[in-house]
Amino acid sequence: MARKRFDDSSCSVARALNEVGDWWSLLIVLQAMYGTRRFVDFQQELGIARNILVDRLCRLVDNQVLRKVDVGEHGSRFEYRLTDKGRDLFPVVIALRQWGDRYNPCPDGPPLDLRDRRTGQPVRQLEVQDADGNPLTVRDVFVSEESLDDQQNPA
Amino acid sequence: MARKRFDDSSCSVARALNEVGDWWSLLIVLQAMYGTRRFVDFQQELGIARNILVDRLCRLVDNQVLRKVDVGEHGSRFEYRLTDKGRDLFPVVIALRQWGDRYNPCPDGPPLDLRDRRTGQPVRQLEVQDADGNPLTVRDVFVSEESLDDQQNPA
DNA sequence: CCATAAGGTTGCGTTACGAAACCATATTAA
DNA sequence: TTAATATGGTTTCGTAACGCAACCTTATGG
Repeated sequence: MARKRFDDSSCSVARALNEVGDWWSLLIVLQAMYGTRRFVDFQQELGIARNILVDRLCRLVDNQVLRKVDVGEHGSRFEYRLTDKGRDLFPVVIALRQWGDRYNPCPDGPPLDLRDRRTGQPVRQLEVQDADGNPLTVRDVFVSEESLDDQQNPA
Repeated sequence: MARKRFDDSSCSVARALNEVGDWWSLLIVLQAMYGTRRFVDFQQELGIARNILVDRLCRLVDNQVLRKVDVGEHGSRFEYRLTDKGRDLFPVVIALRQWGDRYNPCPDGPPLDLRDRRTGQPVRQLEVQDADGNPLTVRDVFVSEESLDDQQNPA
């Protein structure tokens, strides 16, 4: 009856989804990338229930996506900051954003555009590339046979 | 009381997660990328409950990530195939896979390695790049102020 | 000494998920 | 012609997760 989990799945996508594959975790990470650090700010900016937020923050801390820092200043006591592991979700978030912008454009107003702080230029469209930098589609890739065997039963 | 949904959120990440942000959808898309097309095959390869699979396949079809094709051949009657929209989740899946491989390496055996069908070379590590192809981190980007305003309340 | 804020915890009702059983249609096998 | 089997579901039911609101505890501020 327990919700299926994939901790020990041989599929790295399944293992990744096990950590950030629920409704809220990636949005929390996204907010953290925007600079949000405090409990109340996550709660208000995301509109998430407090008990769920507690649960998600703990899990993200357990999984070392965030770390909880004790800052003993005026009422505000803790901050949740991205770790390197959390920051490395950047491509995942960007890939989702670009896909969302392309296929579910915002009904009102233009899509949020990310720009390079240094040059002011927009961020390039993410693409899967071969060793020489040429774009690859799903059909252009294959999986080496021996690793594919392990892959057939993620659950 | 209803699970929160983000259909009309101004955040494209939230809208994307609304379509593929649950435990199963991305894994179904991944299986489809491996070539799986039939109901029973999804069911057996993923180990997903049948009623949940029905629900997810319908939602993915509704969202035009998959399309349901009637192939009237021996018992097997329908196929679920990726649309262009579905195939364009490739970077998302690859980003998740690379993140999973990096931070949660498979306990037994090497990570599944994807290779370019043409050259046999491994797929390059995904990265967010500026207009000139230089890598960008979270700290290197900013959001134009006007679009950021809409972004603050995804829920 | 009271108000306010941060960061939770608890209780409760609703919804989603998972497992197994059941079902309808179509093909094959005897 | 009947039985077995496969596909693609639907139904039932128990458990787990979610959402909301109320409450609690430990600061700080006035």
